Amino acid sequence: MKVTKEQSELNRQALLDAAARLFKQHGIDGVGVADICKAAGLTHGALYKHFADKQDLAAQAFAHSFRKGFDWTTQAGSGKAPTLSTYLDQYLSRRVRDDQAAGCPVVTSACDTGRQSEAVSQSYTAGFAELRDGLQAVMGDDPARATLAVAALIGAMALSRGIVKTDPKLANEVLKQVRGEIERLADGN
Amino acid sequence: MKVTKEQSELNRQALLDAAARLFKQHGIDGVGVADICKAAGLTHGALYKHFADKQDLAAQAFAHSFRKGFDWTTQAGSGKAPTLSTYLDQYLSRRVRDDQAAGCPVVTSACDTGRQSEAVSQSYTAGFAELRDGLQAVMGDDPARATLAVAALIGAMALSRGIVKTDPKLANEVLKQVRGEIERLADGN
DNA sequence: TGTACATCAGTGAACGCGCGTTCACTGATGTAC
DNA sequence: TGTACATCAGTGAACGCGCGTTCACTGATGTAC
Repeated sequence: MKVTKEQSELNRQALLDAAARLFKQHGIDGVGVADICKAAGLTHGALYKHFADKQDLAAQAFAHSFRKGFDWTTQAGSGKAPTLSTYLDQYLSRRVRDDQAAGCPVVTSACDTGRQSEAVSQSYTAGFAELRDGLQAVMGDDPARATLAVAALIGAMALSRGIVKTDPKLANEVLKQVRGEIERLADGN
Repeated sequence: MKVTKEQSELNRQALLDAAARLFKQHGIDGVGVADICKAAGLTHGALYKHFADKQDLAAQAFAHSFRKGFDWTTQAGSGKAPTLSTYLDQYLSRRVRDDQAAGCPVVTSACDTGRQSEAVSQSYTAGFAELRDGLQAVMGDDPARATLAVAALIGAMALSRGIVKTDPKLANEVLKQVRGEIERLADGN
């Protein structure tokens, strides 16, 4: 049956949210369109009224995700201007490590992006620039240092996730060590 | 037809090599068993004489890959003791960025590992420790700094790969900036 | 405002395709005598 | 060393399953009069 324009738009957003979350968690090839539609409270056929195909959904979901990435960053600071600690608390937390769906897409989907289309790459590039600028503002206005920090956040999270099943202590240690080193870098200025 | 034990073992190694390469390039879900067997010069049925199933192949291919990871690192130094430059030349090169199959698995498969089995995680953890120890030896014997360096290498490569389709200049800049920062860190000691 | 009708978001059965996996078979290898 | 036979790595047709996608249909919505 037909639904109102408003409801249709809500459904579209629900599809994007569900897709973004599930793609972050399992990768694009790791999740089926039926799962995404189910998570959005629809049946699989409905997807094709909003998106051309799965690849189109993926591109738009990533864009949607990256667009909200920076919001995600600052929202924990609850309105106040973020500090370096705001970032580190979020980006190097065990909670985010243990729940991939919760993380910032610039970090969680970093590795997946290289295998995706140019549309995804464009959204990712914008997301990266925003995160780097945010970090640059709270750690001494040095572009190269901010880039290093973003890279370290991405790498630390990937490392910790890869290690945690085998050696949870070492996985926590990695997060702590990288946090300490980034703080030292920012202070050193 | 039956083949000699030696040939059978060569075929097994060929399967592991092909799987490691293709999994790094496209992810586990992104490549079929038929492709892997074809790349190894066999038909798909042969795979099941060596491995229980695709998951088993993946676990052993990752282990195989990580085991060879450190060799890969030092081999460019052609026998000599590696320096920091040896590492940076390899790990932050455009060549490796543009050919995922060429890279060190500790970097290239960092993000994939979190989604894999415990067996894969174990191999990965060993690979990480080896790389971290290698870097620690050439940058002032500071464990936390070496961990930061590994994280930065992983993140820089993921970033650069994600960005390169959209903004090749920025992608190169990321590699250069991270290289510069790691060198500054090592000198600063 | 009320009525008649076109629209179209959503449904769910159905389709085809490619995947991982199985299995009867092959024939060279390796072994027992 | 020669012979007869069991072994088993590799082949390739076949299978079933799940996936992405299509499509005839539904019925509430939105619109024209």
